[in-house]
Amino acid sequence: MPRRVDHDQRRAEFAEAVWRIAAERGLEAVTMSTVAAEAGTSVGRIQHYFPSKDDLLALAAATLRDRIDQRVRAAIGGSPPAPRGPMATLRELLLAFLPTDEEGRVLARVGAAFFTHTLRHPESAARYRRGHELILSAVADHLRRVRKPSSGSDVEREAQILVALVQGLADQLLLGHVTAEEAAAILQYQLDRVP
Amino acid sequence: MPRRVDHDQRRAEFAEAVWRIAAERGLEAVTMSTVAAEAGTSVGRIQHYFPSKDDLLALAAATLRDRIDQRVRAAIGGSPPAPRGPMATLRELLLAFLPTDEEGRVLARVGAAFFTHTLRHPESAARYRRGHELILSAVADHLRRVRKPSSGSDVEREAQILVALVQGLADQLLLGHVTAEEAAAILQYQLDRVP
DNA sequence: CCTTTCGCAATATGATCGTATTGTAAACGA
DNA sequence: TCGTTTACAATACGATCATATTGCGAAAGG
Repeated sequence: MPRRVDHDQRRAEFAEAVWRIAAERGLEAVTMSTVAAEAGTSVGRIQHYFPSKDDLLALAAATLRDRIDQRVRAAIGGSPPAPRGPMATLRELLLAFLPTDEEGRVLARVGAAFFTHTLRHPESAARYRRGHELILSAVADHLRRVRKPSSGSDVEREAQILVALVQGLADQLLLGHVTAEEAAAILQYQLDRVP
Repeated sequence: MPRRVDHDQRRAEFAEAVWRIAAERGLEAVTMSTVAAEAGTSVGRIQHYFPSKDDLLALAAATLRDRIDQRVRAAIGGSPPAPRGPMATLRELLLAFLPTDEEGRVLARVGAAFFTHTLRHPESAARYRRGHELILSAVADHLRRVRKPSSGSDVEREAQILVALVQGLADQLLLGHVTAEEAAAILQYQLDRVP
């Protein structure tokens, strides 16, 4: 045999190439040859690690979910171990879904690319459903630490509003309808009346 | 010459066929032959009315903007000439953006299909930007009739929140993350605290 | 009437797609 | 060392894409 190779790592490399193309030129520009060119190798090598293009796209989609998860976790955990107040943490959690930095923009563009694809594949929509529920419950948990007790507000509804608001703002950011600063200010306005 | 034909009407027919395919199977399923099959004619006939596929897609995209405009106008104007209160009108205006009925779902699915396309064509994004501003000012106008005067609330911010919220809810509806009733209830919750 | 022009269909063309097949160098087990 | 297995490259293949070309019946104008 030739040198043994870490298959998972190789697969991840190709998934990365898919990402770069999908973010810049959309999913429709993701072909075997463009991925091979982006990864600097041959189509045959991709075929050696993925039985079909669909498997390659499936890994790229799974990577998307992982990356979003990491981004959210980093926002909550706080890379500087600064223990902030619960309201600041909640704000960071919600800001993590806005494509304000380059990483966020890539995530959002790839997410948008997979959005319509998901509409026609309900079985893969189930995976995103789970992620959506996790997000909702995380926001609700943080909300509970923020709002004044005995306030008549419905935490679940507040969480649903905040999550939908952030997703709508993400779309507007991608389209350039608002700036990152405006989006953050809009979110802040809604957060200010939460209690 | 053979019988003279209304070119605009013919073009509209093909754009309709594009719509049906895009809504059911996505933009990537829109090809010259699928459109011809959907319209029940030949590829040659489409070519006779559109110099290229891009022109066909451009008309379909323009039709999207027109249809959204009509839908919003109908929601505000009220097909039953019932003169409702300003709050009911505002709610109808915002509900018009939610894909709760079949027409709305088609609009939203086609809109999603064109979304990523727009991300890579900034010159066409400008057209949607104008529509977004019109929506914002319409919501702000209706808000001004609803809120108590002398309230300290920022109407522009309120409008931005409501529009982003509705767009986020539209995404969630398409993905099946919420039902139409839940989305309406979430919107209502936010409307209830506007004054 | 008859020539021109429009409306449309059929087919040709070349590019590109995903995938299957084949070839080959490298390195391990026997 | 020799055959088998792994990692890849190269290329072949058939389908499908957008578009160009060609042909032809119908009808309006001279």
